[in-house]
Amino acid sequence: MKVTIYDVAEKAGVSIATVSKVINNTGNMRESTRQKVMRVMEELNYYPSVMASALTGKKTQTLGLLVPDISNPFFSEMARTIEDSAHEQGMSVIMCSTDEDEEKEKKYLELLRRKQVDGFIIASSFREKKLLEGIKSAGIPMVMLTQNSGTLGVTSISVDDFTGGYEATSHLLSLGHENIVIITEPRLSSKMRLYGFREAYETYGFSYKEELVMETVASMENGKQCFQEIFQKKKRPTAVFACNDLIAIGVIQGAREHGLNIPEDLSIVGFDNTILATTTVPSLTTVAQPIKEMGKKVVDVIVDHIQHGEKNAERILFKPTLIARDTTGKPHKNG
Amino acid sequence: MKVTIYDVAEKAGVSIATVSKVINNTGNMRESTRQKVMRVMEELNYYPSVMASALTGKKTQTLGLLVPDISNPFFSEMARTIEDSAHEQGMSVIMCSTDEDEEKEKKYLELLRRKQVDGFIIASSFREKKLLEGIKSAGIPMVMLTQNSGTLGVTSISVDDFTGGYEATSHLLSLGHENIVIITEPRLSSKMRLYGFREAYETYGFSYKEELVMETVASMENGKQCFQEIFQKKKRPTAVFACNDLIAIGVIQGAREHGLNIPEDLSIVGFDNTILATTTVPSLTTVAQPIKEMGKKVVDVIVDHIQHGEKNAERILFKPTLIARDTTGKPHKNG
DNA sequence: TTGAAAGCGCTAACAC
DNA sequence: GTGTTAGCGCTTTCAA
Repeated sequence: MKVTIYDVAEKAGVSIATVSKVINNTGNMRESTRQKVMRVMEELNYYPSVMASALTGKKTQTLGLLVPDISNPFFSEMARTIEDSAHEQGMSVIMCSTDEDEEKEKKYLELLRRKQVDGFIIASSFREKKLLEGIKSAGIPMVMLTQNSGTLGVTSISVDDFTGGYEATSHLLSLGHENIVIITEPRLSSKMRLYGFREAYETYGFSYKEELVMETVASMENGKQCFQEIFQKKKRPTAVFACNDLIAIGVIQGAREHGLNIPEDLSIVGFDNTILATTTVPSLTTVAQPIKEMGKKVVDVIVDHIQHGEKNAERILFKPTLIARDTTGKPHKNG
Repeated sequence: MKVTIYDVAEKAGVSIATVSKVINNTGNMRESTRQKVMRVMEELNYYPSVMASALTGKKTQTLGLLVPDISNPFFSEMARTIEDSAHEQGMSVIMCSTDEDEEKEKKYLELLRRKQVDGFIIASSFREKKLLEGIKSAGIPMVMLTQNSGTLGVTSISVDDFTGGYEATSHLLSLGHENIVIITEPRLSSKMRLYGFREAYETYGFSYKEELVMETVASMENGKQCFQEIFQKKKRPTAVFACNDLIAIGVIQGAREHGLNIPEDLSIVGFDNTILATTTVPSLTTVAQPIKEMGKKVVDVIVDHIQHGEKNAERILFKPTLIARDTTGKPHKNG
């Protein structure tokens, strides 16, 4: 049925050890033997089993990627670069969308562990850090993406969220907005962005108030709903800073449905700079994360850990870039 | 180091066979033994190795998914539902973005084969059908997604592209457009949509001409470029039917940059109904594919093949739905 | 330069 | 009800 190393060995008239050597390019042998074996492998359409070789202590050449939602453009764009970089190293990636749900996080982590992935890329939140500790103490390489690892002590790759939040906010403040709402997500990165928001607010001499902060899970629908709330506030804000593009887009849609003009009646800043930011009209002012570089870096790091063992945990921060487009402007005098 | 079935057996004071039985819920045994083994597995943090069990003839519980580009919202939305359905069945999915590149298709197919995935979901084009024949003749389950399998004889899941193309086009024709350009992709699905386009064109009594057809690879950038070409045509078309949303959005952007009003100066219809269709302004008239149902169906089918063997190849067509939004309207008299 | 054989972690008869 | 054992397909000493 399935062709194995034995079939190849037999047909080539050598031992399986020899075949194994040509597969892995190890040991020495007569060039003619190597050629012959190669030829037979071709003829027989032989594909060495990764399973079997993994069982003997080799790697599975597989990475586990846990993201909140692969259909969120931010993560799908990230996944794409991760996938490409991984494939360059001969590794494939198993994707898992957790919805930031603790049950799923646990389940997928276990599943991937049973599949002996060589390493984990964690972009989901894992409020329950114990789950991650298990894999850390098992010595399986792991790196955090778009968030730092807190007390866990593994290397993390993210954008400088504090600065990103600061820049988004001061862009708005410098345009003259004084009543800005921030919509956060229940993630660590949002927390840092919120601190940046606060810092900017106070730097500009305004007093930061709790009531400026809203929280929701990333989706367009939820963004729309946030707009509703904002719309009903007594003292209506003139600007909103959404912690990601998806939410920002939802706010825009909500605003349009209520007949507001953007940015005249409401300025909006997003975060991520996904494809959505450029396709919406007016195009979205947002804080760009260097998705491609981050994706590439994260596999470089994990592959390095896999091959050369865990290094000291680093915290790698990428620089966010404010991209001013058309959803931000000066507030109306009577805003 | 790694805890194995032996460690569990030893600590529980039973044989590995017994442990294996509790893992797989097979055979009978005293309830107390089962309990004890379970407890020890917990204590030891034991994760049965999928590798090892796969080696003994069991499945790997892994699906291979080949798409052109996971960062295209159509495919990322599809991937999400596939992933969810697969996880419900205890399977995970390895994603591969081929860019419709033959080299990559070949490489990823081999890699996945070496990893002994239980089945393939093929949404990439595979112009070189020989590649797929290999896996078919190896008896590995496979199903085509968003395209039918041609002479390959495997079951396929797609939308009724012909009808979709027909409806998109007659929507435009019935609005009074007479000079419509279609932008296709180099994929089989586009070919069917083109036939639908042609059929509609002729049904309405107009003569279809080759020069109405453009072809490009799906991306916003390419959509923009197509607009350039359209813009320069002597007899400027009043409408375009793009074979997917990404391209359609590109056309919209191109048109806006040239100061055209949509739909007054140019009507546009897309295909897929991804998130992009709702976030753009004006919102995109497009032909919806039931992404969720298709994704669910495709894993149902593949799982069934894996478990009960290949059935007769079916061709499963889902119904496309034209969603008229704001990028289509009557043509200008002097269009 | 090549091969024999032990072992990776598990499953599935088949004994006891 | 429970254990023994022969593989699964491969890698890797160690001998020859």
